[in-house]
Amino acid sequence: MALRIYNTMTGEKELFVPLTPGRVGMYVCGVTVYDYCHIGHARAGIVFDIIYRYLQYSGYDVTYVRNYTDIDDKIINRANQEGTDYRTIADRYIEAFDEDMARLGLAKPTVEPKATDHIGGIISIIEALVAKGHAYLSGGDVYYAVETFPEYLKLSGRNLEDMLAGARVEVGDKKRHPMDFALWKGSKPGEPWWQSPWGNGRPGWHIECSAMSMEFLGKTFDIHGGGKDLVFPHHENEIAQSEGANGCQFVRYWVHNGFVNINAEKMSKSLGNFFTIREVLQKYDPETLRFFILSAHYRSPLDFSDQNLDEAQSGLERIYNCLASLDDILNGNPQPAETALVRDLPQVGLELQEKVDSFMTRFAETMDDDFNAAQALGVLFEMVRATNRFLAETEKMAPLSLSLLAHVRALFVEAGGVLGLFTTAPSLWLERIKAAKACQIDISTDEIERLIAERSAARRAKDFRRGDEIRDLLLAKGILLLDSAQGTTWNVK
RNA sequence: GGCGCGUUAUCCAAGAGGCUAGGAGCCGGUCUGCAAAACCGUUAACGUCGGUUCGAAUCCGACACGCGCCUCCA
Repeated sequence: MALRIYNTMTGEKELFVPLTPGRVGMYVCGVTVYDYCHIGHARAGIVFDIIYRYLQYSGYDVTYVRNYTDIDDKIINRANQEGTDYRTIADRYIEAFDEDMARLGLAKPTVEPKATDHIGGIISIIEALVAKGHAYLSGGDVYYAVETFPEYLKLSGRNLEDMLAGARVEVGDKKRHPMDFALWKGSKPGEPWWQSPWGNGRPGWHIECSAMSMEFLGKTFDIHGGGKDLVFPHHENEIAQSEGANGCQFVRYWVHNGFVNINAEKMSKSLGNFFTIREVLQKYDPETLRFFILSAHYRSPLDFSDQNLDEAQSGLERIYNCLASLDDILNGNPQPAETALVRDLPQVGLELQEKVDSFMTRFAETMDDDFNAAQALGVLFEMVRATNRFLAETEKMAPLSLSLLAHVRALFVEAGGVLGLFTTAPSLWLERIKAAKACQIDISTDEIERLIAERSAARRAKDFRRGDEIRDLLLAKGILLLDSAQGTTWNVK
């Protein structure tokens, strides 16, 4: 099997062949740091996180670049609103972004450059574009002349006439063609600025990504990612800039993730229907959110709702329950000596052994198929079921059984490492979920414990009516009682 | 108006011609004083109408509905 990636440029899944064998250069558009990130940003972050992890898992030496756009109209506007400077705003939200992504368990990219640290590179590219006739100076700004780049709009598969028919393009008097876009903007009073051959000013939005990708990955590199909404204009413009300046192919594989929807509508800042990552993490565990995001293919739309998050949590709990059972058994028994033959296993054991043997192959096959994490989760669940069956039907754990279970446990760690899941000890995770639910209950832990003690006494005295009364009372408060041989524990409904 | 995408059982969701996806739920069972939790088992689908094919959820065409981009946006 070999990795196949859906390339937006061709609209097809293509065999992935890196420019340099064994190495991958990947650039993903980060965020403009002017506010807290929402769930859409979380999805993009997690999608490219697992792509990054899987490429590494597949043996590639990956250089992953994800930028911060730290100079932009929105940042300046925000600074003006708050009566501060753009740097304060940018630094504040860079910090917030880092916190959010760390909580979501994203691996750190190889480089996280800031646009403002690459003004020199930006100016060089603009100079090259001007020299080649792709760009022109007009009223203190520098614009890209889209008509000089015949392949413009090749990524989104449109043409200039159709775009203009859309009639929502503002015709600026400084532009030769309405679709021309700014590479460099002359600074207005009070705005941050840098020196340039065209006077003091600041970079346009698109040019920074051309500059930073070239700096760290070269003129041509393997994978460029971002949200679907960046296809036009951002990525089209990057292509025009980079290929216009360098005269060679910019990106080999374009990868775009789908949106997060609310009630089947795109979640976005402009629509105002968004939830920030922080808000959601107050209610849901970060791994639940990750699991939810991975439960749909990265190019599909994903509908965000409490019900869907709850379902994701139930599914993840199922896996963690299985892992917790495995840990109990593995920790409670001596390390197996590993001698017996496979055929000594009972029938359920053979079934599990078969799942174990094929697991990583099947997992890799699904991930090789355009990073199909949703299907990979299906493979995981099949192993959960086989494991649970084995545990239920095996009374005495022979060394061979223990060795098999240890193998299962290791496979979950291996797959979890690619998906960014199961990073927490199962017992801790389950405890954490319980604690989070407990916060929403209006009865104290002490009171619950007191009632449980009273009920246990009643049950010992065979007073089951009183016992059931207490159980119903707690249930009304949303507390579930779990009786077992070891005693009674509780959980939140 | 231009370009593109989607429609899978109660819900979420994978699936690019023949091979049980998976999860949540329902129902049945194991366990239990009875329950619950957990676990096991089971259930059901491919928007509509045509076409291609021995065979279509999967390919082609039309229609309906939904969504996205065309303006800053992950």
